[in-house]
Amino acid sequence: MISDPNSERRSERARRAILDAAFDLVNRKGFAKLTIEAIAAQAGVGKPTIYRWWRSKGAVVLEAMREELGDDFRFPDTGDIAADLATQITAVSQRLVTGRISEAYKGVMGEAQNDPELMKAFRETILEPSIAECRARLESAVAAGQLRSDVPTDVMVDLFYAPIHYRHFLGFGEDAVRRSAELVQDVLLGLRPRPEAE
Amino acid sequence: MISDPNSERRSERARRAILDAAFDLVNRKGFAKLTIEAIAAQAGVGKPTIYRWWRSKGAVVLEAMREELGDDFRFPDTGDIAADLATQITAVSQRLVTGRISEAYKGVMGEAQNDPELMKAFRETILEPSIAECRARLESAVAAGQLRSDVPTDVMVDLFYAPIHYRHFLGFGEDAVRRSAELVQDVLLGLRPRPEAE
Amino acid sequence: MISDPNSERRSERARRAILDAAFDLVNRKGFAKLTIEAIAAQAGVGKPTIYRWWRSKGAVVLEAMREELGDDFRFPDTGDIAADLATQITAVSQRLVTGRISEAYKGVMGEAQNDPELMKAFRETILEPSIAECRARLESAVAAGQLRSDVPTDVMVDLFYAPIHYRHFLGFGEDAVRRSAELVQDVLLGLRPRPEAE
Amino acid sequence: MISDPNSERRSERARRAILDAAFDLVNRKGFAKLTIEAIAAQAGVGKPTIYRWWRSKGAVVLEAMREELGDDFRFPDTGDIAADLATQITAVSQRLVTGRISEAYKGVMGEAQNDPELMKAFRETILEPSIAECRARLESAVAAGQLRSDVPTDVMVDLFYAPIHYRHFLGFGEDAVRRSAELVQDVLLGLRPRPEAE
DNA sequence: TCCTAAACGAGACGGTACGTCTAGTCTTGCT
DNA sequence: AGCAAGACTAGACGTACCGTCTCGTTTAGGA
Repeated sequence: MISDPNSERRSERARRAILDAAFDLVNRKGFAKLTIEAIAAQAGVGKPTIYRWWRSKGAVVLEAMREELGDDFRFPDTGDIAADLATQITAVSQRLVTGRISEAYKGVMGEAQNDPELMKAFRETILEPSIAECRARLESAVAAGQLRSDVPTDVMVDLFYAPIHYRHFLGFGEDAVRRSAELVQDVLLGLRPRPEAE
Repeated sequence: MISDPNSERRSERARRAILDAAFDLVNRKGFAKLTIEAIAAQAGVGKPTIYRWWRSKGAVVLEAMREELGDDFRFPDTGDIAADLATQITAVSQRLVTGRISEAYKGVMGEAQNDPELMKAFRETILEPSIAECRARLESAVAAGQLRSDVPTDVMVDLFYAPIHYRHFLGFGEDAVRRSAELVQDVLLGLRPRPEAE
Repeated sequence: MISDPNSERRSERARRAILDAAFDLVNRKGFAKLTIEAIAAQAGVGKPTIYRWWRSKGAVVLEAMREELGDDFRFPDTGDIAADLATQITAVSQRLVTGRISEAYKGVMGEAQNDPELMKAFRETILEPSIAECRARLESAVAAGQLRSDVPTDVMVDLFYAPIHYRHFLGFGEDAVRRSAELVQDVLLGLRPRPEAE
Repeated sequence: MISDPNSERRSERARRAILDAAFDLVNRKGFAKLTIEAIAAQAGVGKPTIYRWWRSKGAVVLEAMREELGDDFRFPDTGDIAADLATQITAVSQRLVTGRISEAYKGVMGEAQNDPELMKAFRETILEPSIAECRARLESAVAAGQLRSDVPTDVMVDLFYAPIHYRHFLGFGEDAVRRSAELVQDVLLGLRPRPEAE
């Protein structure tokens, strides 16, 4: 009769040690060579303690990444949507390819391709909040007449974010990913309000 | 004096049996639960025969996928670049989300995130030929005055293909992936020649 | 910090299952066809559990044999050394050629020829206790004037036990081994006190 | 319809290379780590050539040993049976524990414990010729009145040879084996003709 | 002297078992 | 009671050899 461990008895010390160990190891060894045993050993924790609170190493790393990332998905708003998009995409590309998060991200996303639950968790905790921020900014740009109003903002989000993730996942290399922000301008051209659409 | 086994002695029978078994198993069990032992067993082949010719299960599945795909990456050419892009993106989305290849593709790409050699092999055998075809078509559209000449065609390829892969890899669901062709038109708007840019 | 598994945490259930399976299999399949995998499978135990506690299949079988043998190496003492030796050698020959132990013994001794550690373990746990018992009996026979006092008792032990093992190891066949007890009398003749050694 | 390879077509070059390689390897690596593949590689020979002419690595090593030994099992005959036995046992002990043959012998005998065919071959090619020589010498000693005539000579052979093999196979160490010749005298005492047994 | 059948070298093959690694579960004190 | 520790069952890993089976290529005897 194993109750689920919804307890407040949970040890914060253990939780922190596990996330720190996971994050350290994924950066030093790479996601593929990361093992739950190694996390437990480095965290000074028993394996069951990990399994009690997480489903898989992907879930641990996802949470570690989330904490490392902070919960600030703020989108800049200078009034100039083109500049703000460039700023944001540049920031994201730096996170993905050079930042502390990059190894963990690559690992989690690879794993998530074959683990729907992990994908769901990723979307809920990271992707969707970030998309929501972007949409809000795009809405305000539409309202300001800087973007077409006949294209749904969630489609616009896809168009702006797609190239950077595409290049990242399909192995285009760090330079290409970093230069993704340049593409924003070409996409924007198609999303500007039609000059004199009669 | 251990030579690599580059021999003409290789058994075509074994090769076929392995690729067939791998492809069957990846579809029935999923990539994550696929094991080299199971491939060997189903193919009626010894494990060393697999390790002799492939580095990992990812490499086997990649090759199986490649064979299943055929080597035809032809891009349609009706003269109307918008229609051709829509046709092609639709075809790709069907391959990725509903086709025989979809499970294998997801598995290989997930694996490749953490296996640079596999990523390299994927790019060389599948991605780059397909990109080359697309670029050739775009060049002819540029020449025909249907597209801007001041945006490199390889950047255009990225813009057109990015949304579909972005939605696929970030878990947007089958419907979203399938509707990616619709985005082509919005991207195209930004890539049309400037009306009469003075 | 990998400690050797010297723990009291060891599962007695697993230990018994492994020894029982090993003993059963060595008798049914023969030592040469015995595998650690088969022992693990029949014992319902993981292979690492075996490797954690034993160095080789020889070591497992040695321990199984030891347990089967019991730790009673008692030597009979009726006061008549000739009779006692005959009794004991007969008993040993029955153990070696017809007893439950015979297959295991042959296997372990064959293996031990090429595995000094196994040989050492065999000598310490089985051979030396048994020799010690024999020597003690011979000492008392010397004291009783039934044997020469100028031949070291450990040499006598060798002389009495040698023929049976010699015949066993050099493949003289079951009958010859069983009749080894008869040779005791001829050896004894040389070890009786000299009649009129002046 | 596979004919056995009873041919005179056999390559003497290959045979020699195999036996030499086997003998070299068994001495350098030990019998346990000897493999047929390694023999084939070192001999510059295909594996099937070995399997065509021998059943197992034990059989190869046995033959290599036999050749190394030469076919001279002569027993010395000075007229003094005690001296001759001591000479012979000393010679055998040197062969077993220090000679070129020792590693091969230990390996073959260990293997033979679990391989009756190998044991049979060993007995026929090495043991029995050697025993026959010894018996012949003992017969002449009996005829000369140096040994009792009421003990069968094959039993005597066992008594003389047993200690050395016993010590060798049961791991008594090189010194003990080498000193086995000393025991001959004690055994002899029991086999001398009874002074005047009325 | 050539022919031809075999033995030969080479090495890929289907297999088996190896010994290791990691997963995920269960057990045993300790705090 | 939850924890650390770690032994447990389970099973895949990648490797080493096994013994068999083609392949051409010598090579040696009989025609």
